[in-house]
Amino acid sequence: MKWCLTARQPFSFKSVIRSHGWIDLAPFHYENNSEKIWYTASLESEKVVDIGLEEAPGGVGVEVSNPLNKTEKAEISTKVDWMLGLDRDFSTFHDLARAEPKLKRVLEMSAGRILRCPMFFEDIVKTILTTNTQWGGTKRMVANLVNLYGRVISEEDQYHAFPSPKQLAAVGSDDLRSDAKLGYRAPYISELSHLVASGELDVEKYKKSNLRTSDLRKKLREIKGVGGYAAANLLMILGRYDDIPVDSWALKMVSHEWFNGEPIGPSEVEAKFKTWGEWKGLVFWFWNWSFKE
DNA sequence: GGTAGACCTGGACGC
DNA sequence: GCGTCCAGGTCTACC
Repeated sequence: MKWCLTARQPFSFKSVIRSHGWIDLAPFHYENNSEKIWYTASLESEKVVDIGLEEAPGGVGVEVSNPLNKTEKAEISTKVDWMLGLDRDFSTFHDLARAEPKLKRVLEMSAGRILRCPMFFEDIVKTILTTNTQWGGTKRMVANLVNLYGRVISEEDQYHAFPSPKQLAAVGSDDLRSDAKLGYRAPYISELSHLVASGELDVEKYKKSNLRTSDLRKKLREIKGVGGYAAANLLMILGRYDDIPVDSWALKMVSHEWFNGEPIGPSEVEAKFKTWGEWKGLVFWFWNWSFKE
């Protein structure tokens, strides 16, 4: 089954999926040299489907091999809409970028949208798994969670969906540590899963929250394992760009851009982007850095 | 509010 | 092959 979803223009499918590293984390998967990506999703009906996504005139083409009823098709469309931010308006950001040579590629790439997971719970888990480890470690931990605990499309299929809060809550902290190799992060993921599965914490409501960014930041920081960097990253995913996710890479880039490679702290990063106001997170994200690793 | 140390793993390096 | 060191954010205890 194939259909198309329209995006607010300008829109570049390639730009969204390459906006950060999420595309390399399961259950996203793709073949090298292919313009098409896949995401293995678990639907509310507990059916597991592989969703194919590719550039299409005016938006994105969606493909699912399984037969779908009307409700399932609508659910997939809603998920894809959120994942790619199809209706988001970046005209103000693009106007700002027009006046800054270091943001030239923002206009060339129609950049601004950031790839996200269908459930914010998944984005939170993945963000916690990016902390205090290298990218290879993050990929390994996420793959372990998906392959060990996620539902499969069929017994013969190699692709699993991301496990639900209920599934992860049932695993237990010790197994997350020993089997999924999450290390000290295991109790954080376990606690979050329990809170969400029991209904005590509804993280999905943050997607459409009217809270001020400072209050939303406070809520995110209440989640164990979410510190300053992780909260800023999650705010970016929620479409709030007032914060900069300052990690070691950010310190290195800013240091080489303006401080001759001298050691700096988060306050220097903040100061350099302060003038960009509510867009500074995106400005930082898409800045054309002079220093190349 | 600021700071130090612990947390865990994989990779790099020296022997 | 083995041992040691280091990088990577967050939490907690302490000042």
